[in-house]
Amino acid sequence: MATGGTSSSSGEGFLSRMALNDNKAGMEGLNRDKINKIIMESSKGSRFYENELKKEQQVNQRIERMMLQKAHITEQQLSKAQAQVEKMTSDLERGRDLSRVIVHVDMDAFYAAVETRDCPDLMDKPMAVGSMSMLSTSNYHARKFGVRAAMPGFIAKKLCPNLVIVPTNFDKYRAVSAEVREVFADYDPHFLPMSLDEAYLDISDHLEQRRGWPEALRTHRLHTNNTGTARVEDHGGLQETVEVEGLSPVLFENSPSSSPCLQDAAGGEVEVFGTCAEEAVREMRFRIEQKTSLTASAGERDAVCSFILSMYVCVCVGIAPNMMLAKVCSDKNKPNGQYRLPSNRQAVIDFIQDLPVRKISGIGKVTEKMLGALGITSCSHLGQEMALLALLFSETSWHHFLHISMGLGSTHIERDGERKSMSTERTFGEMGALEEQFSLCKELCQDLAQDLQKEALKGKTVTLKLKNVNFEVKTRAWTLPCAVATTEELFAVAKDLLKTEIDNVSPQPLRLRLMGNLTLPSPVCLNVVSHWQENTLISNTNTSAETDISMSALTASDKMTHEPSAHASTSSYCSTEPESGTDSLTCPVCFREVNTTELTVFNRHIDQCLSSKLLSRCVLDSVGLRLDSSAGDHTESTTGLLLYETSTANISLSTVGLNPVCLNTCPNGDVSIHRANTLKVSSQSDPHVRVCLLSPGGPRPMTTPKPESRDHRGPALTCPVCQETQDTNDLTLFNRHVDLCLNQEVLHELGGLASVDRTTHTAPPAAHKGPCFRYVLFTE
DNA sequence: GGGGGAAGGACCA
DNA sequence: TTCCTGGTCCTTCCCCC
Repeated sequence: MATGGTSSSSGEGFLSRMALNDNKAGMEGLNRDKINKIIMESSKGSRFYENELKKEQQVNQRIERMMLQKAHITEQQLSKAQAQVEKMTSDLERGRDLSRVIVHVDMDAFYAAVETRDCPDLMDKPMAVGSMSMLSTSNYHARKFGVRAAMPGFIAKKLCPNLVIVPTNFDKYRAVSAEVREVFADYDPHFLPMSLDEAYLDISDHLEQRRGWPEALRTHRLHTNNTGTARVEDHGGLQETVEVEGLSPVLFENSPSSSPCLQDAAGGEVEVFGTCAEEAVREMRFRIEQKTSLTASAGERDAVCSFILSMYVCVCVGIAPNMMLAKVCSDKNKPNGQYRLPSNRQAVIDFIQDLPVRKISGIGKVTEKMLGALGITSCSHLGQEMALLALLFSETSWHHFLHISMGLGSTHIERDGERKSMSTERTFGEMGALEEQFSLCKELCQDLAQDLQKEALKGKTVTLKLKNVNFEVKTRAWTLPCAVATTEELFAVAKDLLKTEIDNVSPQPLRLRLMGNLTLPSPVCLNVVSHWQENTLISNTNTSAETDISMSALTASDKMTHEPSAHASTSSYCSTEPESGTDSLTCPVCFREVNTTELTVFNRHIDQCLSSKLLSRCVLDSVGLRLDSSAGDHTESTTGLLLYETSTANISLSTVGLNPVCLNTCPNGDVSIHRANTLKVSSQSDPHVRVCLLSPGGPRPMTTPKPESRDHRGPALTCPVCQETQDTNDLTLFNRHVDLCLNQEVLHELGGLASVDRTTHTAPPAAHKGPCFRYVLFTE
């Protein structure tokens, strides 16, 4: 076990966390010792190095604590944990899903390839994209010197003095990435992009269709010469042949167009691809090569340019039954190759056996080191030591380890997940002047406000991130009662947080090298951010229950132009604060007075109101449920949705077999659970309380359920809105899904309302007695 | 003791 | 001379009910 500040096990005399990570294509067989020596010599004594040393010591202390804990584990504890692990293993085994064909695509050295396309002179030079401070990627010539992504440029220059560093140009990379994504969409329209150069696809459905395709649909024309040489005519009309063999270690052997070509009727070369997964992927890679090559087909050196790009964009693909394995597989035949792991249990187990834990996405240098201290380096070790891991690590962690050791991963690619946070940060030279710091803080707030407005988001928690000149990072957060988005609102919080930090180190100056600003958006589901028109927050005596909702759904751009400047003062964090003297607020959904001035409470009321209103209006209508008017009776749908309309009722949940957690009620109904499984419904004010019970997993789903692709840890849940079986049995997740679905429903419905004028925000209909509100409903 | 916020950190591309 | 940026998730600590 390593206990000191340096890697005592290796005896190399340097920080192991700073050593070269040569786990990258094109970096095999490097002289690690020599490279590490240069890295250490360049870093030693620097503030960065000192900070890394501190971090390494912290990890070592963590390991020491873990080993101490391990020493106290009894046989009894171990056997109990073993039983728990075995039970979970068999549960997981039962739920193993090998039916999907998941593909992970990774384009190696992507930025470098695009830059080489635009400047062919770089083709035979070691080059990297980034700056003297940090590199984003490097080409294969540079990797031979130990130069890789996430390495500072000045160190890279020491490793490779002839290195050419090209500044990043994300617009260019985005353009090429968009072309690649068009190809992805043909194989899986719901593919999941992870970054500009990486994506997951589920090609199961494509393969099913593909089996019935005629050959013509699987035939693609060859556009460029990919045989090993490129011929190009220069301006003078002299034909020169560019020999490319030996220019790059990437090249030809795994090229997707390496199989024999046929000729079509017009005499052009074509390639016919088969119907299996490997062939579909080979075709996809072929099309990416062809398509990205064409992007360079302008100007005098088009053939060379397109040729270079097709050579340098190395499309590495992994094909496996789940995302975790596909990711590992894409790394298998790098660069520019593909690897398929067969969809059978034994193949998966064999594959995982000797796999180093570090190859798994999610296991980084710290986890690797901690596992290493326990003698665990491969996935099979992981499986053997699960009982111990269950005692030493958190539940989340050891569950993750168990999944890995069994070769399990997600089989459902979820796109468009809800955004959790948004941030912006900047690194700079040492900054100690207060004026500068506050000015930068404001700038960051401006940037963040713009980003938030682009996505029509708001956030409730504002975080200030600071890194001082010693690389120590601090975050300071403040949660507001309501969501904010404007520069002024963000700055009002951020400047206070910054001031506190400045005061804390006073009279010393706060010497910064990074400042960042981050905000956590409020939940998307049915969340209402209220931009009150002036004088609309009035004490309202009208409590009549209006049935229609009068709202104007503003678009993102509408919203930006209607920010309420009156409230955006630095003395007020929140633009929706009620006016003084107001002791109640009027709900814009039910138009009843809510006896609170607490915006959190009020928002919760609105959420509930919308939820129930929508459930009765949108959902029940859309799923064709009838409402039984006789009190106490219920209507059962085939979806597992059960509806009661009653003033008072005691419903035995055991009789109807429902989970009491999944329930929604009308806001004025009082619902309580009696004696574990009896639901009591009553209301003082409303004679028709509607109770909507969402049953986990409809007994008779209306739609054909999707193939079972989830872990078997409980019954499947069917969303009553979209009717789709959800890949979770976690009720929180499920509820979030239902909320999102409902949100879409209401927006859809609002969008279809003829009376809603999105541009002029006309007054509500004359019959409407309630106050006039404007709303922004957050989607996406 | 549980829930939730704050702070820090691991990990990823 | 010089070690990023933006995002997610997890853990730990602490306070409050």
